[in-house]
Amino acid sequence: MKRPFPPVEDQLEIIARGTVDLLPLDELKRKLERSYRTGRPLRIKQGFDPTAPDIHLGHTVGLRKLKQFQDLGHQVVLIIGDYTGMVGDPSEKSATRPRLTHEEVLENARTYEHQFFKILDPEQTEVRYNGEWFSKMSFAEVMELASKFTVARMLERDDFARRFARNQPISIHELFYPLMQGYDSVMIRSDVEIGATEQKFNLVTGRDIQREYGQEPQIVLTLPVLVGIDGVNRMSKSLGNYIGIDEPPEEMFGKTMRIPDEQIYPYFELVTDVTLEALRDIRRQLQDPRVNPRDVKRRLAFTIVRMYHGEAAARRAAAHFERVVVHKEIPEEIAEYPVSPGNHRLLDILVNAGLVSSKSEARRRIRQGAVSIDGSVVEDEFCELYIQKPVVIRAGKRAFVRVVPSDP
RNA sequence: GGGGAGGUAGCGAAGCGGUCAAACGCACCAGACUGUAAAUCUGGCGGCUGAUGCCUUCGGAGGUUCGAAUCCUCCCCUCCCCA
Repeated sequence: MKRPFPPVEDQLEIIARGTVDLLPLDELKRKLERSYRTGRPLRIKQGFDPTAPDIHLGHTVGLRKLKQFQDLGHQVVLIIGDYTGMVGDPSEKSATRPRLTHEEVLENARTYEHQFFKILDPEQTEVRYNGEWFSKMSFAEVMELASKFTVARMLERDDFARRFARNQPISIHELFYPLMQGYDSVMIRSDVEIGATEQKFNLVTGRDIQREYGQEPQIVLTLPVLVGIDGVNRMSKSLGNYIGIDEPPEEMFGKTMRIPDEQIYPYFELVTDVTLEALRDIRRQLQDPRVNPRDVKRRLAFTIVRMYHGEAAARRAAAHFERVVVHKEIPEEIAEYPVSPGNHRLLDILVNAGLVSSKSEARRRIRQGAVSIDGSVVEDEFCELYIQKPVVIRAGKRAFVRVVPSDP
């Protein structure tokens, strides 16, 4: 943080790239100028609810923006919402979320930190749990915080308004969520808070809360919401349409290849670090009817895997995809499942080796022709296998196991 | 506090004494097709069970009945109107 900041105009250009809202712009300019003059970095905040233990590509949109701030010399403050997580952000939700216990939240939070530092520089990152202040708050202080906002303003928020109009329940504690998030900003003296566009209300509320507590309001920076691999909903763990940054390379590659073609460009733009020229080139290719979008998508998948697992893993993942998905061959590396030599029912092997979730499921797959042994499809759902040498069993697109005889 | 409407599988939503493991849609899984994907088509979608069948599910606990998601009682939860 000793190194000088780049000129304000240059900083602004980088900060503005890919953002949806950046407001108020003139206040940001003033903050940057002051920081430039005094040599004091801005404090850039983003909060995470540890409601699910995996950081996915959707989160990286914000994390990557934070990294850009770090590269400019600013200080990042990550808030782990161990308290707000117990409330559950009502944003974009049509219903009250189930509340997690504090233990569950802390458990999830622990898995976060190493994932953050796959993107961020730990030296310029401060990680804070908001339980640090909320657990000590007295009821009088809670009342004071609550007195600084009105019900009417809270109900302006479109998701609350919608739920209210549809006669769906809204619990009082949910109304506290924006207040708590704003209070976080007060406690860490945030200069800029970043979040997805759906966070805008919360971020703006933070400004008001800060002002109420006598602080200079933070700048609000919003980023586009990344669509999940279903191509429809925002990427989220609970919708199951996510690509986690801790996932194995093959998985990451395969999931990326499953996104709809229309999402190729947004993904390049939001979750990779390709240059602006490269982006332009990608856009051109996607419009060119002679170019197979699959190849562009393959490049995307490769780029993403390389970011989190390195070049070699990306190559392996690409080869694996080519082999297993395109050519429908057996993968090079297959998990082994040892059994005692002799007779075994196929159903038992499928279940015990973890290829399917239940025997009923195993029967279904066999009936539907999804199960094969060494490449030949099984038709008899009750067939028995005499295991004396290794055989490869496949039970659907992505489930393989090599059954090997082994002495007990 | 009073009156009314509701709580059904991951979600939405039918059913209102047997033919209900529960229509239909979405999501999901498998297969076909393909340029990866999407779209489309076919099948599946509680568990156990070698056709048969059995067991656990319709907010919770009891009860009536040969038989209950469907009727009764109490309890929990949500919404609306009135106060």
